[in-house]
Amino acid sequence: MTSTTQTATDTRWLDDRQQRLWRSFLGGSTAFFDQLDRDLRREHDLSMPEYEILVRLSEAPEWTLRMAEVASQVAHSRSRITHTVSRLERAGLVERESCLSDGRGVNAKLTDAGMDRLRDAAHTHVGGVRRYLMDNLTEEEFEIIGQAFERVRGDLNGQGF
Amino acid sequence: MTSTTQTATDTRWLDDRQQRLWRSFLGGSTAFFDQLDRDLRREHDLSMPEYEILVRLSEAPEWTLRMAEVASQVAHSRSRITHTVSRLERAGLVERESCLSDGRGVNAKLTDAGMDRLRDAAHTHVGGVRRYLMDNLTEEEFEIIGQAFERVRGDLNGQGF
DNA sequence: CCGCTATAGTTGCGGCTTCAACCAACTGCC
DNA sequence: GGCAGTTGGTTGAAGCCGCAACTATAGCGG
Repeated sequence: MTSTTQTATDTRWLDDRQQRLWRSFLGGSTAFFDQLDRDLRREHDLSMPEYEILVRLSEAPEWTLRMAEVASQVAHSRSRITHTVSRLERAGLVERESCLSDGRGVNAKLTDAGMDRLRDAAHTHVGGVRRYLMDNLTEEEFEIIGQAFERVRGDLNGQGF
Repeated sequence: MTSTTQTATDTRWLDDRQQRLWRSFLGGSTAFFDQLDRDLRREHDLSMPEYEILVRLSEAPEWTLRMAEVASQVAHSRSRITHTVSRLERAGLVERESCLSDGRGVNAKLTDAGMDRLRDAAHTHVGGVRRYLMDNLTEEEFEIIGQAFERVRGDLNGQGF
């Protein structure tokens, strides 16, 4: 036990192998997410964050969700959701309505136009996720990656926040 | 063979399990990268992209790299590198000098102040990568993730365009 | 019922990124 | 040697995001 003691300020640096792996993940995921976003913008005039919000709304009863609920589902700040929903509203894809049960609350509701746009964009998006990501992974790898980041997210939401 | 035929415009949707895994990865990596960025800004007044550039320069001979080389190493657009290096230059962490062997070229060079800042920030950054990511993963998982995204990146740089 | 604190959401500003347009220098080819 | 196309890099505008400050409502204890 004695030799493994570390003070809080010591840093466990990465060895060469870990460096390579970390940078591969960083570079690969960066390139991947950028590409998804570009495709969506070019073909459907939607950003990834905008698309994600439309997806969550489309799955909710009445196509409606509280702002805070949207925020927590897509893992974005409340402020960001406000900004993004405002843009979507300006584009006519989403509507805001005040929440009956809570005077502070605001509901975001998908419009028909929003649903139409989402249906189109989904082809591009899912196609990209498959081509760029899943088609380069085995089933097992994909499973491992999903499970791993589930833990990462749980950890950050738990003690992290 | 007959029943598996697909036209180019058909979309292979994700089943429920794939959806869950994909969203876990998306949400987890989003939360993770956001946290890394926040930590760096709060404690060292550096963004992740800025930090990444400092790292690459610090590893180059003469602490110097061509702009395009920086861009390709960190997987960012040239324009983005121009902007980010300009900010770093304004902060005195990097200097620009014109490239002797190619009249179009511009070298970015780390300054002593830049190296000092990088040394401080590295503790925060690596600590975050370990705590938020690696400590939640087994060795095998980390290896798999690194290798997988190496392929993803290669694929995007290759046939991508 | 009052006041205190916590929560929901918005706002404005400043910083970061993208895109398209642009200039300049290199390359190859006739 | 000069023109055509390519590559390296920058620029400015517009969009996107984070942060801190703010308003308003909810909930709770006295």
